[in-house]
Parts: sequence; structure tokens; C-alpha cells
Amino acid sequence: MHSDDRAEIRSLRLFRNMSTANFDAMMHAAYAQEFPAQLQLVRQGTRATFLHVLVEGSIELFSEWQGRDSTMAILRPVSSFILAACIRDAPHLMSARTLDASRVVLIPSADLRAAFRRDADFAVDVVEELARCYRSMVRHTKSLKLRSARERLAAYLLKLSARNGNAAGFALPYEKRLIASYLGITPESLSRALKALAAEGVYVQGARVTLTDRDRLAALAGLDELMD
Amino acid sequence: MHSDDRAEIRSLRLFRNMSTANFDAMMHAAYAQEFPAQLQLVRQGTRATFLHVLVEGSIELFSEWQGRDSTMAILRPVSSFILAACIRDAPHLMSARTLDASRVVLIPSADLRAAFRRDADFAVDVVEELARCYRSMVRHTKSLKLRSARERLAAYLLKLSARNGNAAGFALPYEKRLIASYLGITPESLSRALKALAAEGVYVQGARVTLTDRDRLAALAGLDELMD
DNA sequence: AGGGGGAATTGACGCAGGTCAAATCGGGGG
DNA sequence: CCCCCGATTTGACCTGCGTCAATTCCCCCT
Repeated sequence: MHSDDRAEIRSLRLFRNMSTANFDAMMHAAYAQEFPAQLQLVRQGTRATFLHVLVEGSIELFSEWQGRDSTMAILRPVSSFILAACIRDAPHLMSARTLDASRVVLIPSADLRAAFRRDADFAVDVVEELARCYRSMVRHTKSLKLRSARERLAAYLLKLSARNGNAAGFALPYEKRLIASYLGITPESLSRALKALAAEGVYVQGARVTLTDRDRLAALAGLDELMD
Repeated sequence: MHSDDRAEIRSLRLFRNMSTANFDAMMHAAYAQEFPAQLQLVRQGTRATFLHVLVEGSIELFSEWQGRDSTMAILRPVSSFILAACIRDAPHLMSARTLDASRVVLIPSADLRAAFRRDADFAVDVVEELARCYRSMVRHTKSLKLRSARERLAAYLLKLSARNGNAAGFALPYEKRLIASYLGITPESLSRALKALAAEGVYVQGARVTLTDRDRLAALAGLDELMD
């Protein structure tokens, strides 16, 4: 593993406070792996054997059922994933695939569990990370149950804008069909919803989005700090 | 607080392994409170000041937005709730109200945080509890995104039956409008969906449900251990 | 520059589930 | 035992979103 990777991982909130001895022990059998785009690296239903840390690239968490599938989250570096399954030593509830070519560090889940049993500071950080994941899933669920597709889309566009320093114009960071799945709609519906938002000052050309009336869009989205 | 309450709380997975000294310290300022039915005890957006433990009665977790609201979870004794907000010392993402008259033990969240920083065994159990909550929310979200209303209802009925020792007949444990909201549909749709399930061997009279063909219903629900 | 192929868009149409309003049911209080 | 009121059901209708099937677009490859 590159020592860069190691340093980046060490600097994550999740690993920042653990003792060096403990970090070293946990990372002893860890290794980095490069994956091409569109490769499935976790299959739901299988047992969690590694905590994954995305160091470079991007990853989609999705779930499958009866031939349908749905995007549950989209991850960017540097972040860990499938922590909960590792902790509980339980089957994955979601699958994961790369979107772009990605580098992922794999930490054996047994070593992870050993580390947080041994190191109270680390356990605290694991708790915080899990609480963050939980709350993020609650927000996603709230959005699905309380908002219409158009409202979800409006809120999503505003989030993207915020991520780009509140720029009026920005590029959609993923394929539209992926965004659609994340928002819980079909690509066709996303396409039509984007068109419908022209009335609220949303202009789209390909992946390029321009928001000409943020306030109007925010009013439609019903932005809410407890959901977005 | 009744010593019964204290013993029940102590026996929860979440508190079972912590040291007695630590448990006593954490519970020092805790107190039990009785609430009548239909009383809101947590308002989303307010800051978490207490970990709640439901000892008797039942509680609904719900979220509100723009005058709409939706049931996120229904709790039965004995279980803790709003752990994540306490841990993160963050605003509640969900509100809580009693369904029936309930007894709830309130543990100051500062004492909780102090306890798990001091006691590694407790931290481990907090992690496990949070991981459980997270996974439960993932399942709920999967069901919303992947299944139709009818499929969700079928799965829910089978879960209720399982909870009653796989009895063919059982009573719905909550008002139908509550169940509808939990399933993410309107009461009218629930009523019609129940009627439609007669074709799959579901008979309903008031709150009384009888399943005459479990296999048929399970096939429709597409029961999945990664979702139900 | 041309061509191939997946992504996105568009159109036509259907349907699941929402909405609104009007019965009807059912359980608790007097 | 009757009444009352909220819960539930039913009906009529609507609409948001899905489905299916063409195009069209865009990008990459040669």
C-alpha cells in the first residue's frame, strides 16, 4: 500500500484519534486494491470480511431485489463504507460497485473489531461515524417519504450547487440514470422533471446545470436542515 | 424511578455489559416519567438532551415537513431511542409521540456520552446498538425504494404473523392509519390494498387478520432476509 | 471524419396510488 | 342501551410517475 494511502486513512475522522500502536496493528493485514470502473466489489447477502475505505475514485452503494435495483448512496473519497456490517459481523444489506476506476483499502473486519474493543478512543470515533451514517440514511428516507420526485430533485440540485460553493452553474457529477435511481425515480421521469423545473429557473444542457433563481427553487424544494 | 425499571434497563443489550459503577454514575440523574397517549415528547429540530428508554407503552417516531408527516418507526418496550442524536449532540431528525400511555426513562445525554467514553465495554455495545438501528433503517429504505405498496403490505403482514409465532390469525397491533403511514401510503390505499390481498389469502375483519395461504403471500411479498 | 453504442430524451399510454367527499363502522362515555 | 365522534371504508376521479418504444444525442474509437 502507498504510504500516501496510509496517511490519508489515518487522517480520517474515523481513525484520527486511535493510538498509533492500535492503528498499526489494525492495518497490519490491510491492503490497497485498484478496481476498474463498473466492477462490483461487494455483493449483498455475503458476509462482511473487510472494512472498505475509498481512497480514490467513486463508489455506488445499491440494493437489489427481484431483478430491480436502487442506488442507496454515492461515495466520494476519502470515506469508509460498510462499517455497520463489519461491526455486527453480519451479511451486507447493500452491494457496492465502482463508478470510476477506484483505489480501495481493505481492512480485515476481525482486525477492526479487535481494534475498537481494545481502544476506547477509536470506539468513540466508530460510534460517531455510525451515528453519522444512520442520520444520513434517516434524511434519505425522510426525503423519500415526505417529498415528491420534483421536490427531491430540486433539493438535490441545490445540494450540488452548495457543494460547488453555491455556484449558479455546475456539472452533474454522475450519469443521470444514477441520479434518478438515487432519487427513487426512473431516468425518464428525471428527464421530464428537469424540464419541468425550467419554470423554477433551472436550465440544463447535457450535464451542465444553471440555476437562475435559487430562492424560487429553494421554496419549491422546501429546503430543511433536518433533511438536506 | 421504580427499581423494576432500573433492572429492566440494566438488562438491555445496550447496558448489560457496562460496569456497575459506570451504570450507576450514568443513571444518577436519570428519572422515569409517565406520559399519556398521544403526547409528543420529542420535537424534531430540538437538541437531544436525553436518551430515552421506553419501559412500558408504545412510541411512534415520525418526521414532519411542510405540514405532512410520516411514521418512521414504531417502538415497543423495552428499547432505547434517539441514541444517534445523543451521541452526536445534534438536533433530532425525528419527532416522537406516545401511542398509548407510556413510561419512559430519561438519561441525560451528557451522562451517556461520559459513560461510553469511560467504559470500553459500553462503547462496544453502543456501537452494536447503533449498527442495528442503521441496518434497520436501511431495510426500511430498501423496502420503500424497491417494493410496491402491496408488496410492502404483504411483507408487513408476514412479519406480524411471525411476531405472533407464525399464527395464521392475529390482530393488527396499531391503528390502520399508523400502519399506512409507516408503509408510506395513505389510509385509503391501505384499505384497498388489504382488500386486494384477499386474492392471496388475506382476510380482514376490523383489526383481525387471517392468512390462509402463507406461501402465496410470501411469494407476492418476495420475502428477503436482507430486507425483512 | 465516420460510425457504433450506450445514455438521454421524447411521445403515447397505462396504472398505482393520491385526493376529496360521502357513507359506514365501532368503541367508549353517559 | 344509545349516542357521538373519530377511524375506516367506499366511490369517483385525478395525476404523478412508470413502462414501452422510438428517436436523438453524445462520446469514444478507429
